[in-house]
Amino acid sequence: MEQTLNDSGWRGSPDVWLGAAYESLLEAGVDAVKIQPLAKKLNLSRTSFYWFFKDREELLDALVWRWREKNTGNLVKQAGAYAETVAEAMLNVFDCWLDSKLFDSQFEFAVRSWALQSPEILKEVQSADQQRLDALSRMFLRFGYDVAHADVRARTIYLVQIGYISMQTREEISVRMKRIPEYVEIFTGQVPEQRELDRFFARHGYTG
Amino acid sequence: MEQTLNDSGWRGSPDVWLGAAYESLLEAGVDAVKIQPLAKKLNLSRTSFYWFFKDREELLDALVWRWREKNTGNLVKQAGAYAETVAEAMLNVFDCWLDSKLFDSQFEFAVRSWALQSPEILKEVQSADQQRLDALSRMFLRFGYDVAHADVRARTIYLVQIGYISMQTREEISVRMKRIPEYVEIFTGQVPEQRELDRFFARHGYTG
DNA sequence: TTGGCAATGGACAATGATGTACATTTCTCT
DNA sequence: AGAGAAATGTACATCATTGTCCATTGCCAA
Repeated sequence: MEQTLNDSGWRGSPDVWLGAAYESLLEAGVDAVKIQPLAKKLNLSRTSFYWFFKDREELLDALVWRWREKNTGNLVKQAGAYAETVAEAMLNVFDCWLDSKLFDSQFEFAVRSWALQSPEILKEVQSADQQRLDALSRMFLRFGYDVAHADVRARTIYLVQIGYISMQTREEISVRMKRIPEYVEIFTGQVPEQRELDRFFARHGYTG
Repeated sequence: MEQTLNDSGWRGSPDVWLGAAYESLLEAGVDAVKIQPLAKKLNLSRTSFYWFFKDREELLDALVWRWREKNTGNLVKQAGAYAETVAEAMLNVFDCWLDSKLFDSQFEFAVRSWALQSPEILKEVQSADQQRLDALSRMFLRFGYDVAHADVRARTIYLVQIGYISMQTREEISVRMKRIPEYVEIFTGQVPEQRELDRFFARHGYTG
């Protein structure tokens, strides 16, 4: 059987195992991240795993680390990006929901589901929520909303996305794009300029 | 050890096992719904289980049945309830989010997480989403919104709640109540009357 | 009070997962 | 080429879970 080798000429590596773990987590949840099945998937002996990780715990820790680094960072960054109007700022945030390089929705859902059976993960998720909500709230404050309104609007925009993720919908990009102007209106209370929308559509390769 | 007996004088029954399964599902997800642990929890022999259910599958089916019956029905009903204004209609829907007799949020989250590892459950969840979104959309149509606006607003209100559920937040009721007027404004685009809010607060035993 | 059904639980076999010990292979560097 | 480190694999002991078989217990009604 053909084997994919990594840089060092060996078949296994921490990354290979972590990659397989990531895939299993997304496909079937944390309870599917088991060493025996992963070994089968990788065509490796089950026990080779222990060369790279102390035990299953350590693998799961690495998984959380990967999630923490990716999703929260980019969202906070997009919320803080330069914008002339609040509508434009909103669209910067929407970039995350439409670009899997910025935010991995399936990963997000898998981790949130994992939180159901692990108090440690629940803490991680709640800390992430707080950081993200704070970043969004600051965004509205920058555009002159008062604290109470900024808080609720930040919450609304964030909750909608978390809700969307939890629905696990796979929609055509065009279907989602059609709703974008409406969402901007609901979230900011004002209609976005056409040129703002055009710029947004353009950077996502969508020709409305 | 003290044993709780049911009507027929026996300790076990389908309902006793289903109840234990429900609790485990909410606390730790579907992978925690295992016969051996449930037996331990109930102080019953593991094998007694097979008197009431063919196998684990049948128990899980019963769990889904319970969820399907409860959550979707009440939400559809509340969305269709009589209201003079759109703000009042919205508050009728909010009843679900604040009254666990109408909508079981923890149950909802557990089932959605379960969908990650089971295509059958995913289908169930997506069918429920569709029914609920349709009901909410009809609500906005009743108050004169056009189809496109009704659709996005229905989606927004539903997504916010699903997102809220996914955040697994346990907040003081007063904290949530403070945000209610803002939400109504965001979702309907108009400020709710004070008397509408008062009626809502009153029926949830909240004295603002 | 006794016969029969409902319910319980012990024993068993099978499976799949975990982690350790140790021997073996494969790559790298000198 | 050979030494040594890196990685792999076999064998083993253990544990949790599943479902079946069967003996036993408790309840009710004739």
